[in-house]
Amino acid sequence: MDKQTITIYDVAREASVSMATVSRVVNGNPNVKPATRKKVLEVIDRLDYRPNAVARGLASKKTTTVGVIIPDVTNIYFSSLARGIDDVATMYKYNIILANSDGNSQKEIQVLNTLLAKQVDGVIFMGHQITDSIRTEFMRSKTPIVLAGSVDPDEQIGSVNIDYVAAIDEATSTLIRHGNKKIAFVTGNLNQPINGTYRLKGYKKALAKAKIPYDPSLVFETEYSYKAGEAVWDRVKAAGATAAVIGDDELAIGLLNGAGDDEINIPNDFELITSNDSKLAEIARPKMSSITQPLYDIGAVAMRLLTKMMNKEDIANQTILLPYGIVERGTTK
Amino acid sequence: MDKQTITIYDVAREASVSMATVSRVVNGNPNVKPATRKKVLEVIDRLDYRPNAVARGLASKKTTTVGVIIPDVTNIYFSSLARGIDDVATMYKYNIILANSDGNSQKEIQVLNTLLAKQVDGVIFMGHQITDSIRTEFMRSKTPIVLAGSVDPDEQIGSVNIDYVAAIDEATSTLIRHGNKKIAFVTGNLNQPINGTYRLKGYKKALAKAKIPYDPSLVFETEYSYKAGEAVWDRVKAAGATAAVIGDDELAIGLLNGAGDDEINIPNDFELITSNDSKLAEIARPKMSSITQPLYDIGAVAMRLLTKMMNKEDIANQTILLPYGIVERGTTK
DNA sequence: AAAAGCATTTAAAACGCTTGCATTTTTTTG
DNA sequence: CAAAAAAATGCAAGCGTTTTAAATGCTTTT
Repeated sequence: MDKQTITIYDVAREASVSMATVSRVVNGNPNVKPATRKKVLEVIDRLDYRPNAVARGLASKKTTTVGVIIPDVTNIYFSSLARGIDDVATMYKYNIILANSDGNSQKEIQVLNTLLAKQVDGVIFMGHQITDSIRTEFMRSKTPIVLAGSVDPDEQIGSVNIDYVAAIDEATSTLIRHGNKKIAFVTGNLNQPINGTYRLKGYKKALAKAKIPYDPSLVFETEYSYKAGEAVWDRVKAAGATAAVIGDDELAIGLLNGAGDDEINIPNDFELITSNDSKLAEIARPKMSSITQPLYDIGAVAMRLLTKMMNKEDIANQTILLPYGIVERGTTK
Repeated sequence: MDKQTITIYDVAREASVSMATVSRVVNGNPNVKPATRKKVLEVIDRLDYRPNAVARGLASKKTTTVGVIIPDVTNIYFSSLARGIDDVATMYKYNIILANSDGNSQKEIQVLNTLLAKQVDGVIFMGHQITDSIRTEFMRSKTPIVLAGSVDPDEQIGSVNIDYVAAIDEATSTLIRHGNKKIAFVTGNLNQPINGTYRLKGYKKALAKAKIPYDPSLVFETEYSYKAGEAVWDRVKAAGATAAVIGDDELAIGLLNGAGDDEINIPNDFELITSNDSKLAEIARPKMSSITQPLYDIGAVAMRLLTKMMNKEDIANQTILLPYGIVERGTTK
């Protein structure tokens, strides 16, 4: 009553050829006489044979599976990247093992290790920061790794991002051009390079160009969540800001609604620009002005880069920056 | 220069025991003398040995991975389920292979087959409907399968859902109680049982109880998307409806914004209740009244059910209905 | 008609681990 | 203390493929 499986051996017997030949036709190896191929194919069809990918993986040392470490699938920013990853993975005949890490360094390491144990051919990592411990794990393994939407200041690891410095600079400058002097910068943990290093730098750069002194009390560090956005509004208001550049869409929509519920007229009394242009930006009322980034493509390009690495092709540049833009919608004048 | 891997054999040699013993300690088999266990563990640690999960899978016929077929990770409804799935999968030491199907029957079958080829120990299927072709594939395989947030009218396959009939009945009744006579029912493809069979039945039931005649022109069939929601507003308005029950949150928020952009006062001039109570419901302005469903738990329970099946435990009831509720927020009076 | 050259095909050795069974060692028992 | 029972360990046969070296057929040459 056991699941009785058809193996390559059964096919070989029925077709009166050797396993090797069956293996060749299954793998599309051209060194097979057309007549033989046809015969084998017929048997495969008749027996409904499906090659066992695990055995294949053991013999060939390739699993056609890549690991994807993601902070949280539920976050639209990351799930958009994930979709791009999966689509090109599928295109190249790979499957993805998806693992949520909650951005927790402990879990990331643990998950990475189980992925490596499962012999994934490569891994795509999304995370808020590359801690030393995870970097050590990366380096220790020979398995190709690329970062998607996640920066590594050292640029030791392949990665796909946008130019966060320039993007935030441009967003901030837009707000300045609209006449704002006191612009809040609201984002996630400043210990994370994307915030503390890149985005903050862009923010300061824009201020400097406009000769506006940098005021640390206008920098708000909070978590990426809707609730946090609502909560931070009072502080932003208290600081006297007339506009804000925000590092995350959920956070931004929280702040936007917080302000709205506080009877603030947006954009007339307060302007804001968010960072990711996810679905949320258009769902909000008013629709949010935003830095635009090709989320899907970041994932797609990261996966494409990974395929090249897995294929041992040499790659010109493993630190890829995709173009960004700015859309002005209802939250800017 | 090849990735030189440490195998169980190396460990056995270094610890001067047999492979079998090493295998036993790795798998926590109790039939090992503590002293031996300690010795082996030390060598494992020293050599930094990591068991090869592929070889393990081949030998044991268990891969500790499950396949998850999802229409689109980018959809908050499904990604919420996925998160629940992954969390309990992790809890039970499984990993998930996540594959997007776009709800396309062709792709579903194709993906299911590659998952089976990869010898997953089970699969969780999310989809808008169980077509005959996919059901055939399900039945053909001995691999346990459970549906999450997806109905199969035949109840042949394990599944976890809420009682959609009762939920929509209650939502519609709420609107009726508020004095509405012309209530639109806006949802996805009516060929899908969840819409055409369950939800529609609930809608009709509520009308019947209130002795309101069923009017097919108040039923709107569209796709689950924000744009579709915006687009359908004009039709809903033209039909003279004063309220709507909506089958999907993105769709609902689209309709809500469509009405809002049309200067309709919600909830005074138009009421609506949506179905999934995802993050979007609270993000919308006004916040949306909704059927509440434990999205995360649906995924979690589905995965738990699957672990039982994979474990060959017998299960009392494989068609599980989780409790739902109704929250009234800003889109109802 | 034998030799050469190719195109096909086969045999069998991995791949790294689990597991049933046999064997050895240790503990218990009378 | 010997015998019986229990515990620990080792042996070796798989698991279902891929892959390399070797063998076999066919054609073509000469």
